[in-house]
Amino acid sequence: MALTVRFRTHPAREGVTMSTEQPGVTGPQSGYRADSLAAAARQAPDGTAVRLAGRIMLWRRMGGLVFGHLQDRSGRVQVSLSRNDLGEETVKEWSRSVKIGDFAGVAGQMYTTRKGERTVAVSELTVLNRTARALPDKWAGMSNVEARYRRRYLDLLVNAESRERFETRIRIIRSIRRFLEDNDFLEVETPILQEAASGAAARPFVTRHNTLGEDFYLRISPETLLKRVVVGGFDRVFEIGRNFRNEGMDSSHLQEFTMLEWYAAYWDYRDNMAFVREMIITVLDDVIGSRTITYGGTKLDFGASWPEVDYRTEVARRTGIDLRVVRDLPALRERVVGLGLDVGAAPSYAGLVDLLYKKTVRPDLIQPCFLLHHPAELVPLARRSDSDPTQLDSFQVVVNGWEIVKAYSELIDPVEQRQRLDEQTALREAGDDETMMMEEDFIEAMEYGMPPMSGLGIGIDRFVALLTDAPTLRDVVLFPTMRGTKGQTAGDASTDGIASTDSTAS
RNA sequence: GCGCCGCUAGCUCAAUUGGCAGAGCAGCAGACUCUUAAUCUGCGGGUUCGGGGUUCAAGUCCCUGGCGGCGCACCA
Repeated sequence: MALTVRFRTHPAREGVTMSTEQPGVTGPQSGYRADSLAAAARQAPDGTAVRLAGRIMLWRRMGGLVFGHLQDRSGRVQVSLSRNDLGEETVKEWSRSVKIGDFAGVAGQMYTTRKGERTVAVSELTVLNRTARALPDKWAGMSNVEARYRRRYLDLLVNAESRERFETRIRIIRSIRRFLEDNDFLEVETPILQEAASGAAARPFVTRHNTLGEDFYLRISPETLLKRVVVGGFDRVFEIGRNFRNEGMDSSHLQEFTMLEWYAAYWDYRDNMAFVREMIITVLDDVIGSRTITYGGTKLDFGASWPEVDYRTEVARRTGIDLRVVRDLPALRERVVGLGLDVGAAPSYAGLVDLLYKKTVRPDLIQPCFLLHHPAELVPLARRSDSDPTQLDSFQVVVNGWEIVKAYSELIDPVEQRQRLDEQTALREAGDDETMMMEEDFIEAMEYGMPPMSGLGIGIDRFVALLTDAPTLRDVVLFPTMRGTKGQTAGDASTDGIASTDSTAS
Protein backbone atom coordinates (compact mmCIF):
# COMPACT_ATOMS: atom_id res chain seq x y z
CA MET A 1 0.00 0.00 0.00
CA ALA A 2 2.73 2.40 -0.89
CA LEU A 3 4.79 3.94 -3.58
CA THR A 4 8.03 2.09 -3.39
CA VAL A 5 11.24 3.40 -4.94
CA ARG A 6 11.23 7.09 -5.69
CA PHE A 7 13.63 9.79 -6.71
CA ARG A 8 13.12 13.46 -7.27
CA THR A 9 13.53 13.80 -11.02
CA HIS A 10 12.80 11.02 -13.47
CA PRO A 11 15.50 10.85 -16.16
CA ALA A 12 12.91 10.60 -18.92
CA ARG A 13 11.66 14.05 -18.01
CA GLU A 14 15.04 15.78 -18.05
CA GLY A 15 15.00 18.67 -20.45
CA VAL A 16 11.38 18.15 -21.41
CA THR A 17 8.95 21.00 -21.11
CA MET A 18 6.50 19.17 -18.88
CA SER A 19 8.03 19.39 -15.50
CA THR A 20 10.92 20.66 -13.45
CA GLU A 21 10.73 18.97 -10.12
CA GLN A 22 8.03 16.93 -8.52
CA PRO A 23 7.70 14.84 -5.40
CA GLY A 24 7.27 11.13 -5.22
CA VAL A 25 8.20 10.23 -8.78
CA THR A 26 8.74 6.52 -9.14
CA GLY A 27 10.88 4.74 -11.65
CA PRO A 28 9.63 2.19 -14.19
CA GLN A 29 8.15 -0.87 -12.48
CA SER A 30 7.91 -4.43 -13.68
CA GLY A 31 5.99 -7.45 -12.47
CA TYR A 32 2.71 -5.71 -11.74
CA ARG A 33 -0.13 -8.19 -12.18
CA ALA A 34 -3.58 -6.91 -13.13
CA ASP A 35 -6.56 -9.25 -13.02
CA SER A 36 -9.36 -7.00 -14.29
CA LEU A 37 -10.14 -4.89 -17.33
CA ALA A 38 -11.70 -1.46 -17.19
CA ALA A 39 -14.81 -2.45 -19.11
CA ALA A 40 -15.41 -5.48 -16.87
CA ALA A 41 -14.84 -3.42 -13.73
CA ARG A 42 -17.50 -0.94 -14.82
CA GLN A 43 -19.98 -3.80 -15.04
CA ALA A 44 -19.07 -5.36 -11.69
CA PRO A 45 -21.34 -4.89 -8.65
CA ASP A 46 -20.42 -2.47 -5.90
CA GLY A 47 -17.94 -3.97 -3.49
CA THR A 48 -16.19 -6.10 -6.13
CA ALA A 49 -12.42 -6.12 -5.68
CA VAL A 50 -10.55 -5.22 -8.86
CA ARG A 51 -6.91 -4.90 -9.82
CA LEU A 52 -6.23 -2.89 -12.97
CA ALA A 53 -3.36 -1.52 -14.99
CA GLY A 54 -3.56 1.17 -17.61
CA ARG A 55 -2.79 4.70 -18.65
CA ILE A 56 -4.10 7.65 -16.67
CA MET A 57 -6.08 9.82 -19.10
CA LEU A 58 -7.60 12.25 -16.62
CA TRP A 59 -6.56 13.32 -13.11
CA ARG A 60 -8.62 15.78 -11.04
CA ARG A 61 -7.29 16.67 -7.62
CA MET A 62 -9.71 18.20 -5.15
CA GLY A 63 -7.78 18.15 -1.92
CA GLY A 64 -8.96 15.13 0.00
CA LEU A 65 -10.67 13.56 -3.01
CA VAL A 66 -9.17 12.74 -6.40
CA PHE A 67 -10.89 11.44 -9.54
CA GLY A 68 -9.08 9.99 -12.52
CA HIS A 69 -9.72 7.90 -15.58
CA LEU A 70 -7.69 4.80 -16.23
CA GLN A 71 -7.65 3.47 -19.80
CA ASP A 72 -6.68 -0.03 -20.89
CA ARG A 73 -7.36 -2.06 -24.01
CA SER A 74 -11.00 -2.53 -23.05
CA GLY A 75 -11.82 1.13 -22.41
CA ARG A 76 -11.86 3.48 -19.45
CA VAL A 77 -13.00 3.37 -15.87
CA GLN A 78 -13.04 6.08 -13.24
CA VAL A 79 -10.84 5.70 -10.18
CA SER A 80 -10.82 7.75 -6.99
CA LEU A 81 -8.60 8.39 -4.00
CA SER A 82 -10.31 9.45 -0.79
CA ARG A 83 -8.90 10.92 2.39
CA ASN A 84 -11.46 8.89 4.36
CA ASP A 85 -9.99 5.63 3.02
CA LEU A 86 -6.32 6.48 2.77
CA GLY A 87 -5.62 9.29 5.18
CA GLU A 88 -4.51 12.83 4.49
CA GLU A 89 -0.83 12.21 3.85
CA THR A 90 -1.29 9.25 1.50
CA VAL A 91 -3.85 11.02 -0.67
CA LYS A 92 -1.63 14.06 -0.87
CA GLU A 93 1.42 12.05 -1.83
CA TRP A 94 -0.30 9.76 -4.32
CA SER A 95 -2.34 12.47 -5.93
CA ARG A 96 0.80 14.49 -6.58
CA SER A 97 2.71 11.51 -7.92
CA VAL A 98 0.45 10.86 -10.91
CA LYS A 99 0.37 12.90 -14.13
CA ILE A 100 -1.92 12.49 -17.11
CA GLY A 101 -0.30 10.01 -19.47
CA ASP A 102 1.43 7.98 -16.75
CA PHE A 103 0.86 4.25 -16.46
CA ALA A 104 -0.56 3.13 -13.14
CA GLY A 105 -1.62 -0.06 -11.45
CA VAL A 106 -4.50 0.29 -9.00
CA ALA A 107 -6.35 -2.06 -6.70
CA GLY A 108 -9.56 -1.32 -4.88
CA GLN A 109 -13.29 -1.90 -4.70
CA MET A 110 -16.03 -0.81 -7.06
CA TYR A 111 -18.61 1.73 -5.93
CA THR A 112 -20.98 4.20 -7.56
CA THR A 113 -20.60 7.95 -7.07
CA ARG A 114 -23.51 10.22 -6.21
CA LYS A 115 -23.64 11.23 -9.88
CA GLY A 116 -23.93 7.56 -10.82
CA GLU A 117 -20.48 6.90 -12.26
CA ARG A 118 -18.94 3.49 -11.66
CA THR A 119 -15.63 4.03 -9.88
CA VAL A 120 -12.76 2.15 -8.29
CA ALA A 121 -12.12 3.26 -4.71
CA VAL A 122 -8.35 2.91 -4.81
CA SER A 123 -6.56 1.26 -1.90
CA GLU A 124 -3.27 0.58 -3.68
CA LEU A 125 -1.55 2.62 -6.34
CA THR A 126 1.69 1.94 -8.17
CA VAL A 127 3.08 4.21 -10.82
CA LEU A 128 4.33 1.76 -13.46
CA ASN A 129 5.97 4.23 -15.83
CA ARG A 130 6.05 7.90 -16.62
CA THR A 131 5.27 9.84 -19.74
CA ALA A 132 8.00 12.31 -20.56
CA ARG A 133 5.82 14.20 -23.05
CA ALA A 134 2.38 15.75 -22.69
CA LEU A 135 -0.46 13.86 -24.34
CA PRO A 136 -2.65 15.76 -26.83
CA ASP A 137 -5.38 17.94 -25.41
CA LYS A 138 -7.97 15.82 -23.58
CA TRP A 139 -10.88 17.66 -25.19
CA ALA A 140 -9.65 18.78 -28.60
CA GLY A 141 -7.68 15.58 -29.19
CA MET A 142 -5.32 15.55 -32.14
CA SER A 143 -6.79 16.72 -35.43
CA ASN A 144 -3.68 17.58 -37.44
CA VAL A 145 -3.81 15.02 -40.23
CA GLU A 146 -0.08 14.72 -40.74
CA ALA A 147 0.48 14.25 -37.02
CA ARG A 148 -2.24 11.62 -36.85
CA TYR A 149 -0.54 9.57 -39.59
CA ARG A 150 3.04 10.02 -38.46
CA ARG A 151 2.29 9.54 -34.75
CA ARG A 152 -0.61 7.14 -35.06
CA TYR A 153 -0.07 5.95 -31.49
CA LEU A 154 -1.33 9.31 -30.23
CA ASP A 155 -4.28 9.24 -32.61
CA LEU A 156 -5.21 5.79 -31.29
CA LEU A 157 -4.74 6.91 -27.72
CA VAL A 158 -6.92 10.01 -27.76
CA ASN A 159 -9.28 9.70 -30.75
CA ALA A 160 -11.89 7.06 -30.02
CA GLU A 161 -13.23 7.00 -33.58
CA SER A 162 -9.81 6.15 -34.92
CA ARG A 163 -9.33 3.33 -32.44
CA GLU A 164 -12.80 1.98 -33.26
CA ARG A 165 -12.07 2.09 -36.98
CA PHE A 166 -9.00 -0.11 -36.55
CA GLU A 167 -10.90 -2.45 -34.26
CA THR A 168 -13.46 -2.81 -37.04
CA ARG A 169 -10.71 -3.53 -39.55
CA ILE A 170 -9.45 -6.31 -37.31
CA ARG A 171 -12.93 -7.79 -36.93
CA ILE A 172 -13.52 -7.68 -40.69
CA ILE A 173 -10.31 -9.57 -41.44
CA ARG A 174 -11.05 -12.07 -38.69
CA SER A 175 -14.54 -12.66 -40.10
CA ILE A 176 -13.21 -13.13 -43.63
CA ARG A 177 -10.58 -15.59 -42.47
CA ARG A 178 -13.17 -17.58 -40.50
CA PHE A 179 -15.51 -17.68 -43.51
CA LEU A 180 -12.79 -18.99 -45.81
CA GLU A 181 -11.59 -21.56 -43.31
CA ASP A 182 -15.17 -22.73 -42.78
CA ASN A 183 -15.29 -23.34 -46.52
CA ASP A 184 -12.15 -25.51 -46.57
CA PHE A 185 -9.74 -22.87 -47.84
CA LEU A 186 -6.13 -23.19 -46.67
CA GLU A 187 -4.15 -20.07 -45.85
CA VAL A 188 -0.74 -19.94 -47.50
CA GLU A 189 2.08 -17.41 -47.87
CA THR A 190 3.96 -16.67 -51.08
CA PRO A 191 6.99 -14.45 -51.60
CA ILE A 192 6.93 -10.69 -51.81
CA LEU A 193 10.38 -10.59 -53.45
CA GLN A 194 9.82 -11.79 -56.99
CA GLU A 195 11.92 -12.21 -60.08
CA ALA A 196 9.12 -10.98 -62.36
CA ALA A 197 6.23 -8.71 -61.43
CA SER A 198 3.09 -10.35 -62.71
CA GLY A 199 -0.55 -10.96 -62.02
CA ALA A 200 -1.65 -7.39 -62.62
CA ALA A 201 -1.07 -4.39 -64.84
CA ALA A 202 1.03 -2.10 -62.68
CA ARG A 203 4.49 -0.61 -62.28
CA PRO A 204 6.52 -2.45 -59.64
CA PHE A 205 9.00 -1.31 -57.01
CA VAL A 206 12.53 -2.59 -57.56
CA THR A 207 14.81 -3.64 -54.75
CA ARG A 208 18.29 -5.06 -54.47
CA HIS A 209 19.20 -8.49 -53.16
CA ASN A 210 22.78 -8.08 -52.02
CA THR A 211 23.74 -11.73 -51.58
CA LEU A 212 22.28 -12.90 -54.86
CA GLY A 213 23.51 -9.77 -56.57
CA GLU A 214 20.23 -9.31 -58.40
CA ASP A 215 17.40 -6.84 -58.50
CA PHE A 216 14.06 -8.16 -57.39
CA TYR A 217 10.55 -6.76 -57.72
CA LEU A 218 8.17 -6.34 -54.84
CA ARG A 219 5.13 -8.30 -55.90
CA ILE A 220 2.22 -6.49 -57.50
CA SER A 221 0.03 -9.57 -57.06
CA PRO A 222 0.42 -13.11 -55.69
CA GLU A 223 -1.63 -14.59 -58.54
CA THR A 224 0.83 -16.76 -60.43
CA LEU A 225 2.41 -18.09 -57.23
CA LEU A 226 -0.94 -19.10 -55.78
CA LYS A 227 -1.81 -20.90 -59.02
CA ARG A 228 1.42 -22.86 -58.70
CA VAL A 229 0.31 -23.91 -55.22
CA VAL A 230 -2.94 -25.18 -56.74
CA VAL A 231 -0.92 -27.19 -59.28
CA GLY A 232 0.68 -28.81 -56.24
CA GLY A 233 -2.66 -30.08 -55.05
CA PHE A 234 -3.77 -27.50 -52.51
CA ASP A 235 -6.94 -26.94 -54.44
CA ARG A 236 -8.54 -24.24 -52.26
CA VAL A 237 -6.04 -21.66 -51.06
CA PHE A 238 -6.03 -18.06 -50.00
CA GLU A 239 -3.51 -15.43 -49.00
CA ILE A 240 -4.01 -12.15 -47.20
CA GLY A 241 -0.96 -10.02 -47.79
CA ARG A 242 0.65 -6.87 -48.99
CA ASN A 243 0.98 -5.88 -52.62
CA PHE A 244 3.12 -3.00 -53.83
CA ARG A 245 2.42 -0.82 -56.86
CA ASN A 246 4.69 2.06 -57.70
CA GLU A 247 1.95 4.39 -58.81
CA GLY A 248 -0.09 7.37 -57.75
CA MET A 249 -1.48 7.83 -54.29
CA ASP A 250 -4.89 9.30 -53.61
CA SER A 251 -7.84 8.61 -51.40
CA SER A 252 -8.55 5.25 -53.07
CA HIS A 253 -5.02 4.10 -53.94
CA LEU A 254 -2.05 3.19 -51.75
CA GLN A 255 1.38 2.07 -52.92
CA GLU A 256 1.33 -0.63 -50.29
CA PHE A 257 -2.03 -2.27 -49.81
CA THR A 258 -3.57 -5.41 -48.40
CA MET A 259 -5.03 -7.85 -50.87
CA LEU A 260 -6.95 -11.04 -50.29
CA GLU A 261 -6.71 -13.54 -53.11
CA TRP A 262 -8.15 -17.02 -53.25
CA TYR A 263 -8.21 -19.82 -55.82
CA ALA A 264 -10.67 -22.71 -55.93
CA ALA A 265 -10.18 -25.65 -58.26
CA TYR A 266 -13.24 -26.81 -60.21
CA TRP A 267 -15.00 -23.47 -59.77
CA ASP A 268 -15.77 -21.01 -62.54
CA TYR A 269 -16.39 -17.29 -62.28
CA ARG A 270 -20.10 -17.82 -61.66
CA ASP A 271 -19.30 -19.91 -58.59
CA ASN A 272 -17.09 -17.12 -57.34
CA MET A 273 -19.82 -14.51 -57.88
CA ALA A 274 -22.16 -16.39 -55.58
CA PHE A 275 -19.43 -17.15 -53.07
CA VAL A 276 -18.03 -13.64 -52.72
CA ARG A 277 -21.50 -12.19 -52.34
CA GLU A 278 -22.19 -14.65 -49.54
CA MET A 279 -18.88 -13.78 -47.92
CA ILE A 280 -19.49 -10.03 -48.03
CA ILE A 281 -22.98 -10.40 -46.59
CA THR A 282 -21.65 -12.68 -43.86
CA VAL A 283 -19.01 -10.12 -42.91
CA LEU A 284 -21.59 -7.34 -42.85
CA ASP A 285 -23.88 -9.40 -40.62
CA ASP A 286 -20.96 -10.34 -38.33
CA VAL A 287 -19.20 -7.03 -38.00
CA ILE A 288 -21.66 -4.28 -38.86
CA GLY A 289 -24.93 -5.97 -38.00
CA SER A 290 -26.59 -4.55 -41.11
CA ARG A 291 -26.48 -5.16 -44.83
CA THR A 292 -26.92 -1.48 -45.54
CA ILE A 293 -24.09 0.94 -44.84
CA THR A 294 -23.65 4.67 -45.30
CA TYR A 295 -20.55 5.90 -47.05
CA GLY A 296 -19.98 9.64 -47.31
CA GLY A 297 -23.71 10.19 -46.86
CA THR A 298 -24.68 7.66 -49.55
CA LYS A 299 -26.60 4.56 -48.58
CA LEU A 300 -25.12 1.40 -50.03
CA ASP A 301 -27.38 -1.63 -49.94
CA PHE A 302 -25.52 -4.95 -50.09
CA GLY A 303 -28.64 -6.90 -49.13
CA ALA A 304 -30.48 -6.19 -52.38
CA SER A 305 -29.64 -8.25 -55.45
CA TRP A 306 -26.53 -7.03 -57.22
CA PRO A 307 -27.29 -6.13 -60.84
CA GLU A 308 -25.18 -7.70 -63.58
CA VAL A 309 -23.72 -5.15 -65.97
CA ASP A 310 -22.04 -6.26 -69.19
CA TYR A 311 -18.79 -4.37 -69.75
CA ARG A 312 -19.03 -3.65 -73.47
CA THR A 313 -22.79 -3.23 -73.49
CA GLU A 314 -22.50 -0.61 -70.76
CA VAL A 315 -19.64 1.22 -72.47
CA ALA A 316 -21.67 1.29 -75.71
CA ARG A 317 -24.77 2.51 -73.90
CA ARG A 318 -22.92 5.40 -72.33
CA THR A 319 -20.54 6.37 -75.13
CA GLY A 320 -21.96 4.98 -78.36
CA ILE A 321 -18.65 3.16 -78.89
CA ASP A 322 -19.14 -0.55 -79.64
CA LEU A 323 -15.93 -2.29 -78.62
CA ARG A 324 -16.99 -5.35 -80.61
CA VAL A 325 -16.65 -3.21 -83.74
CA VAL A 326 -13.90 -0.76 -82.84
CA ARG A 327 -11.04 -3.21 -82.48
CA ASP A 328 -7.77 -1.36 -83.03
CA LEU A 329 -5.92 1.44 -81.30
CA PRO A 330 -6.06 4.20 -83.96
CA ALA A 331 -9.79 3.77 -84.53
CA LEU A 332 -10.54 3.70 -80.82
CA ARG A 333 -8.34 6.69 -80.15
CA GLU A 334 -10.25 8.68 -82.75
CA ARG A 335 -13.60 7.79 -81.20
CA VAL A 336 -12.47 8.50 -77.63
CA VAL A 337 -10.98 11.85 -78.59
CA GLY A 338 -14.31 12.52 -80.30
CA LEU A 339 -15.96 12.25 -76.88
CA GLY A 340 -13.73 15.04 -75.63
CA LEU A 341 -11.73 12.79 -73.31
CA ASP A 342 -8.04 13.41 -72.76
CA VAL A 343 -6.42 10.14 -73.86
CA GLY A 344 -2.88 11.09 -72.89
CA ALA A 345 -0.29 8.58 -74.00
CA ALA A 346 -2.65 5.55 -74.18
CA PRO A 347 0.01 3.24 -75.60
CA SER A 348 -2.23 0.23 -76.13
CA TYR A 349 -5.74 -0.74 -77.19
CA ALA A 350 -6.35 -2.42 -73.84
CA GLY A 351 -5.13 0.61 -71.96
CA LEU A 352 -7.44 2.90 -73.87
CA VAL A 353 -10.42 0.59 -73.37
CA ASP A 354 -9.68 0.63 -69.67
CA LEU A 355 -9.43 4.41 -69.63
CA LEU A 356 -12.73 4.75 -71.48
CA TYR A 357 -14.51 2.52 -68.99
CA LYS A 358 -13.00 4.25 -65.98
CA LYS A 359 -13.98 7.67 -67.26
CA THR A 360 -17.46 6.97 -68.49
CA VAL A 361 -18.87 3.98 -66.63
CA ARG A 362 -17.21 3.25 -63.33
CA PRO A 363 -17.86 6.57 -61.56
CA ASP A 364 -21.60 5.92 -61.90
CA LEU A 365 -21.54 2.41 -60.45
CA ILE A 366 -22.44 3.32 -56.89
CA GLN A 367 -24.65 0.52 -55.55
CA PRO A 368 -23.00 -2.92 -55.40
CA CYS A 369 -23.03 -4.53 -58.82
CA PHE A 370 -21.29 -7.17 -60.89
CA LEU A 371 -19.45 -5.90 -63.94
CA LEU A 372 -19.18 -8.84 -66.33
CA HIS A 373 -17.05 -9.91 -69.27
CA HIS A 374 -14.06 -7.66 -69.73
CA PRO A 375 -12.69 -7.48 -73.27
CA ALA A 376 -10.17 -10.27 -73.76
CA GLU A 377 -7.20 -7.93 -74.27
CA LEU A 378 -7.43 -6.61 -70.72
CA VAL A 379 -6.39 -9.64 -68.68
CA PRO A 380 -3.80 -12.05 -70.10
CA LEU A 381 -4.34 -14.58 -67.29
CA ALA A 382 -8.12 -14.97 -67.68
CA ARG A 383 -10.10 -17.52 -69.64
CA ARG A 384 -11.98 -16.43 -72.76
CA SER A 385 -15.72 -17.05 -72.94
CA ASP A 386 -16.66 -20.12 -74.96
CA SER A 387 -19.54 -18.21 -76.50
CA ASP A 388 -17.45 -15.19 -77.47
CA PRO A 389 -13.64 -15.42 -77.42
CA THR A 390 -13.29 -11.63 -77.60
CA GLN A 391 -14.51 -11.39 -74.01
CA LEU A 392 -13.51 -13.02 -70.72
CA ASP A 393 -15.31 -15.14 -68.16
CA SER A 394 -14.62 -12.38 -65.67
CA PHE A 395 -16.32 -10.09 -63.22
CA GLN A 396 -15.69 -7.26 -60.83
CA VAL A 397 -17.71 -6.10 -57.87
CA VAL A 398 -17.93 -2.33 -58.11
CA VAL A 399 -19.25 -0.20 -55.25
CA ASN A 400 -19.10 3.56 -54.82
CA GLY A 401 -17.23 3.77 -58.14
CA TRP A 402 -14.48 1.64 -56.58
CA GLU A 403 -13.32 -1.70 -57.83
CA ILE A 404 -13.58 -3.88 -54.72
CA VAL A 405 -13.34 -7.35 -56.24
CA LYS A 406 -11.85 -8.70 -59.43
CA ALA A 407 -12.19 -12.32 -60.46
CA TYR A 408 -12.34 -14.65 -63.41
CA SER A 409 -12.20 -18.21 -64.59
CA GLU A 410 -8.50 -18.88 -64.92
CA LEU A 411 -6.70 -19.54 -68.14
CA ILE A 412 -5.17 -23.02 -67.72
CA ASP A 413 -3.95 -23.74 -71.27
CA PRO A 414 -0.15 -23.29 -71.37
CA VAL A 415 -0.06 -22.79 -75.14
CA GLU A 416 -2.56 -19.96 -75.08
CA GLN A 417 -0.96 -18.56 -71.93
CA ARG A 418 2.41 -18.31 -73.63
CA GLN A 419 0.87 -16.65 -76.64
CA ARG A 420 -0.98 -14.08 -74.58
CA LEU A 421 2.07 -13.22 -72.47
CA ASP A 422 4.07 -12.86 -75.70
CA GLU A 423 1.53 -10.26 -76.76
CA GLN A 424 2.21 -8.45 -73.49
CA THR A 425 5.93 -8.47 -74.21
CA ALA A 426 5.29 -6.97 -77.64
CA LEU A 427 3.23 -4.19 -76.05
CA ARG A 428 5.96 -3.55 -73.52
CA GLU A 429 8.52 -3.20 -76.30
CA ALA A 430 6.15 -0.74 -77.94
CA GLY A 431 6.28 1.43 -74.85
CA ASP A 432 3.50 0.24 -72.54
CA ASP A 433 5.15 -0.06 -69.12
CA GLU A 434 2.19 -1.67 -67.37
CA THR A 435 2.14 -4.93 -69.20
CA MET A 436 2.60 -8.27 -67.56
CA MET A 437 6.01 -9.90 -67.66
CA MET A 438 6.66 -13.33 -69.16
CA GLU A 439 7.29 -15.97 -66.50
CA GLU A 440 8.73 -19.19 -67.87
CA ASP A 441 8.45 -20.88 -64.46
CA PHE A 442 4.75 -20.15 -64.41
CA ILE A 443 4.18 -21.53 -67.91
CA GLU A 444 6.14 -24.63 -66.99
CA ALA A 445 3.97 -25.17 -63.91
CA MET A 446 0.91 -24.85 -66.11
CA GLU A 447 2.36 -27.44 -68.49
CA TYR A 448 2.36 -29.96 -65.65
CA GLY A 449 -1.41 -29.60 -65.61
CA MET A 450 -3.59 -27.06 -63.87
CA PRO A 451 -7.14 -27.90 -62.82
CA PRO A 452 -9.97 -25.71 -64.05
CA MET A 453 -10.34 -23.03 -61.41
CA SER A 454 -11.49 -19.55 -60.59
CA GLY A 455 -9.59 -17.05 -58.50
CA LEU A 456 -10.62 -13.82 -56.86
CA GLY A 457 -8.97 -10.73 -55.43
CA ILE A 458 -10.46 -8.26 -52.98
CA GLY A 459 -8.89 -5.02 -51.87
CA ILE A 460 -9.10 -5.20 -48.10
CA ASP A 461 -8.30 -1.54 -47.48
CA ARG A 462 -11.06 -0.35 -49.78
CA PHE A 463 -13.51 -2.81 -48.30
CA VAL A 464 -12.65 -1.64 -44.77
CA ALA A 465 -12.85 2.01 -45.80
CA LEU A 466 -16.36 1.46 -47.15
CA LEU A 467 -17.51 -0.34 -44.03
CA THR A 468 -16.04 2.24 -41.66
CA ASP A 469 -17.06 5.29 -43.70
CA ALA A 470 -13.42 6.35 -43.98
CA PRO A 471 -12.92 9.15 -46.53
CA THR A 472 -9.45 7.93 -47.49
CA LEU A 473 -7.61 4.62 -47.44
CA ARG A 474 -4.92 6.24 -45.30
CA ASP A 475 -7.44 6.25 -42.47
CA VAL A 476 -7.65 2.45 -42.40
CA VAL A 477 -3.90 1.80 -42.50
CA LEU A 478 -1.99 2.25 -39.25
CA PHE A 479 1.11 3.92 -40.69
CA PRO A 480 0.45 5.15 -44.24
CA THR A 481 3.47 5.82 -46.43
CA MET A 482 4.66 9.38 -45.98
CA ARG A 483 7.46 11.38 -47.46
CA GLY A 484 10.57 11.08 -45.30
CA THR A 485 11.48 13.68 -42.72
CA LYS A 486 15.23 13.70 -43.36
CA GLY A 487 16.41 17.14 -44.34
CA GLN A 488 13.36 18.91 -42.93
CA THR A 489 15.53 20.59 -40.34
CA ALA A 490 18.55 21.21 -42.57
CA GLY A 491 20.33 24.42 -41.80
CA ASP A 492 21.02 25.49 -45.36
CA ALA A 493 18.19 24.50 -47.65
CA SER A 494 19.90 25.22 -50.96
CA THR A 495 23.08 23.19 -50.52
CA ASP A 496 21.28 20.45 -48.64
CA GLY A 497 18.76 20.14 -51.42
CA ILE A 498 21.53 19.60 -53.96
CA ALA A 499 23.28 17.07 -51.76
CA SER A 500 20.16 15.02 -51.21
CA THR A 501 19.37 15.06 -54.93
CA ASP A 502 22.84 13.69 -55.63
CA SER A 503 22.45 10.89 -53.13
CA THR A 504 18.98 9.64 -54.06
CA ALA A 505 20.44 6.73 -56.02
CA SER A 506 21.20 4.82 -52.84
C1' G B 1 3.89 16.39 -62.01
C1' C B 2 0.30 20.94 -61.97
C1' G B 3 -3.15 24.13 -59.11
C1' C B 4 -5.36 25.79 -54.48
C1' C B 5 -5.05 25.83 -49.19
C1' G B 6 -2.32 25.09 -44.72
C1' C B 7 2.16 24.90 -41.14
C1' U B 8 2.29 29.96 -34.54
C1' A B 9 3.79 26.75 -27.07
C1' G B 10 3.35 19.38 -26.04
C1' C B 11 -2.24 19.61 -28.10
C1' U B 12 -6.39 22.86 -30.07
C1' C B 13 -6.38 27.67 -31.83
C1' A B 14 -6.00 33.58 -31.78
C1' A B 15 -2.91 37.82 -33.31
C1' U B 16 -6.62 44.59 -36.80
C1' U B 17 -3.46 48.12 -42.01
C1' G B 18 3.38 45.51 -41.33
C1' G B 19 3.85 48.01 -34.93
C1' C B 20 5.66 44.66 -27.60
C1' A B 21 3.61 36.84 -30.15
C1' G B 22 -1.56 35.53 -26.87
C1' A B 23 -5.64 32.11 -24.86
C1' G B 24 -7.66 27.30 -23.30
C1' C B 25 -5.97 22.48 -22.19
C1' A B 26 -1.37 20.12 -20.44
C1' G B 27 2.88 21.29 -16.89
C1' C B 28 4.85 23.55 -12.07
C1' A B 29 3.46 25.81 -6.90
C1' G B 30 -0.92 26.30 -3.89
C1' A B 31 -6.55 25.95 -2.23
C1' C B 32 -10.58 22.52 -2.43
C1' U B 33 -14.34 15.42 -0.18
C1' C B 34 -18.59 13.59 -5.52
C1' U B 35 -15.65 15.70 -10.22
C1' U B 36 -17.61 14.86 -15.63
C1' A B 37 -13.98 19.98 -20.72
C1' A B 38 -14.33 20.56 -12.36
C1' U B 39 -13.41 25.46 -10.15
C1' C B 40 -10.07 29.31 -7.99
C1' U B 41 -4.88 31.94 -7.20
C1' G B 42 0.13 32.35 -8.91
C1' C B 43 4.31 30.78 -12.24
C1' G B 44 7.12 28.84 -16.32
C1' G B 45 6.75 27.63 -21.49
C1' G B 46 8.13 30.08 -28.69
C1' U B 47 13.91 28.70 -34.39
C1' U B 48 5.74 31.66 -35.65
C1' C B 49 8.35 24.91 -40.84
C1' G B 50 13.86 26.11 -42.92
C1' G B 51 16.78 29.81 -45.80
C1' G B 52 17.06 34.58 -48.11
C1' G B 53 15.03 39.55 -49.21
C1' U B 54 12.11 44.40 -48.63
C1' U B 55 11.39 47.68 -44.30
C1' C B 56 12.87 51.97 -38.86
C1' A B 57 9.94 47.46 -37.84
C1' A B 58 7.89 40.87 -40.72
C1' G B 59 3.84 35.53 -37.75
C1' U B 60 1.89 39.12 -41.46
C1' C B 61 4.78 41.45 -47.71
C1' C B 62 8.34 39.21 -51.73
C1' C B 63 11.67 35.01 -53.39
C1' U B 64 13.20 30.03 -52.47
C1' G B 65 13.10 25.23 -50.23
C1' G B 66 10.49 21.44 -46.88
C1' C B 67 6.19 18.78 -45.16
C1' G B 68 0.89 17.97 -45.30
C1' G B 69 -4.36 18.23 -47.07
C1' C B 70 -7.68 18.72 -51.18
C1' G B 71 -8.52 18.86 -56.52
C1' C B 72 -6.61 17.59 -61.36
C1' A B 73 -3.31 14.40 -63.94
C1' C B 74 -1.28 9.56 -63.40
C1' C B 75 -2.90 4.86 -61.46
C1' A B 76 -6.82 -1.94 -61.67
